[in-house]
Amino acid sequence: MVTMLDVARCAGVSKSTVSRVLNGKDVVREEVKALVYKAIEETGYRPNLLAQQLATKKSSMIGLVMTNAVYNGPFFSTLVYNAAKFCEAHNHRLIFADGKQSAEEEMNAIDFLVRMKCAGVMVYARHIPAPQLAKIISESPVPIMALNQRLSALPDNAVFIDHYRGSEIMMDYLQAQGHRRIAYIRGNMLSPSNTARQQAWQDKLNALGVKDTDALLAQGDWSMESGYRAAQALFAQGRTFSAILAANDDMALGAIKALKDQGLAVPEDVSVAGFDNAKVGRFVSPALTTLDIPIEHMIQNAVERILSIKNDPARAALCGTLVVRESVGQRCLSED
Amino acid sequence: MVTMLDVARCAGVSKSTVSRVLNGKDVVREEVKALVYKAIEETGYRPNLLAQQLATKKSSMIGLVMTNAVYNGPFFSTLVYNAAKFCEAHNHRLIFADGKQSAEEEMNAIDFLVRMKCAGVMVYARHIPAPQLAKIISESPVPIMALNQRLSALPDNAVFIDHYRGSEIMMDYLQAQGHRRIAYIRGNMLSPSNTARQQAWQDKLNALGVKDTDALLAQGDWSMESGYRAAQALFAQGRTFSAILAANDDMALGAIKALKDQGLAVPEDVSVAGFDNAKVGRFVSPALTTLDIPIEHMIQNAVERILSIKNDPARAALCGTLVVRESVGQRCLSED
DNA sequence: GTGAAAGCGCTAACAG
DNA sequence: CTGTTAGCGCTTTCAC
Repeated sequence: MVTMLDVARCAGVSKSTVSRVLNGKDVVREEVKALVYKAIEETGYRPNLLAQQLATKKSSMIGLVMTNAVYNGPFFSTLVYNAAKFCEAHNHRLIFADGKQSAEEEMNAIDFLVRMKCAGVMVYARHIPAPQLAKIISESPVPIMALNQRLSALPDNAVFIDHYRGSEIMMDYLQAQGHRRIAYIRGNMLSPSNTARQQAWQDKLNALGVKDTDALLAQGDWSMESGYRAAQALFAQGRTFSAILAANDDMALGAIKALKDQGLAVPEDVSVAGFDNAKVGRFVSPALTTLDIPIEHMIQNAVERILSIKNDPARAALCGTLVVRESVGQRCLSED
Repeated sequence: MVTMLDVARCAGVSKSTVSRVLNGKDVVREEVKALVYKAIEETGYRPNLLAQQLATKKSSMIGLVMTNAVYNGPFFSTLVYNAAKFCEAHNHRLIFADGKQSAEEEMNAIDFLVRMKCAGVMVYARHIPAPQLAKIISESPVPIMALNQRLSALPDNAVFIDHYRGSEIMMDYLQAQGHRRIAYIRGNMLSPSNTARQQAWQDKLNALGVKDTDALLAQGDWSMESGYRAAQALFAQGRTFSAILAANDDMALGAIKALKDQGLAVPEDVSVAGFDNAKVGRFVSPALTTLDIPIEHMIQNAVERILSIKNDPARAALCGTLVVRESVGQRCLSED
């Protein structure tokens, strides 16, 4: 392991001088500079970032905690992709810790990142209850941003998308196509995204005067497989709906498959819609009608807030935009 | 920032004692231990990992470099998921650096990870040429494993899958179903996966005596969109094939869409197959016939090799297993 | 301009 | 069992 001292000796100068030419802060004579560069070359020296960060007390890393339950689905890659992109755009590195399957492990992951002296941490929490997360954030020496959830106690430490409004948009569209009895396949509990979407569905149905909404609700866990089974469960209770809204595209895809296996046509017999605007939605038949979620914008916000680059004054949450494709059809009223 | 010294003072002991109770290595009197724990509690002390790693010269991080071109597709999430899993299984953390779009950036990412003193680094290289990567690896102070590529110069620093053999398996299957003129949609250049798969396709076609194979080759870039366009390009030259083999599932999905848009039925008119065993393949219609790739095993190997946990003596590469679903159909010889 | 020395927060001998 | 003393590799005053 060649250190700065080795370089200094090799160049016949002091450690500080090497440090200076490396950081370009102070002025160093050109010929000495050359000497140092030559020594660096010869020794194959590479600065130790741990030591550097310890000495400067500043870090160029931003941490991301994500539960592996989220690893599937388009959300994950889009999120990581954008997180890395915006970090690097501001000369930071994304470092990633697995939140695994429990609140405790999520907290360990946060702790690791904080103790690694990250400049900030983004947390896509799946298990830590919001109040506890708020507590962790408020006690943290570095900025922590909660992703995709509201934090009423700490509104500035959370970036989120208005999933309630997004779901309303989708419900409005479905209704505009003539659908009234709309089934809903929910995601996992603990998910703020699902909670909001489901609530909007419920409220819309209530407003429409649809009764027995329980019979229109099925449980999924975000996976395609679960969407498939949820749709089957819906049949089991008799098909009393003309459309299915799934809490994400993966489950919508699963539901469509179940419908087809049942000999039903989409959207002729049953319409299906999802959320996320997964890439694959364009390439399946029928192409999936969905809601595009502005993840990129959310992440950008989180990163820039961590680095105090902008304190987005308008805290207006985005809600996504409707992507109309083929999986939702018109339903004539005479069908009633 | 509360340090170990603060804790020591608060507990009325020395720094080393605090260090001892924290690391549990040496023996400390129970009552002193209690004192220290109390002080830690009171001060809210959290050990600084940078300092710790600097002092011990050992790290519990394993780095992963991945180019963001790979971010899409099932490969990415599966790979990251498993990398994190196996790292944590051996008490290490996965840290991730973006290789972005060029060889230089990939090298920077490796450099960052090495200088962060990771215990080892895994590189899914997209741009660094193999010889150069081998050079980097051989000069590195920490173990570096190349993912998904052969390194003839450094066979022990690469884990890979036998994509040639995998492609052969798929071609054999296609032929067994009666297909002879099989088109191929290739992935990006620079990809060892594609190179091997394409070569097997070429060789099998040659062995079959199929001439003008150029007319059966279309260029994609791994994305669904590109698969769509590639299939269109194939038509443009006249449809002289009965099956399309795509270098991954995403492109296969795109191709199927293009076929359908052209009024063609899959697999009745044209059969389609891919590679990767993407989750969605089960849920589309027709369900996609594909090759399941043992990514998990590959990553496990990489991680365990980095940690010298096992030096897998049998360096036999896995090649994946065929997953027969619906997108490939029988072709009767009379069609000739 | 450049070097010496102190210090970042921690661990690891070495005494006692 | 516990405190003292050196470092780990780098940055950063402060003199010269």
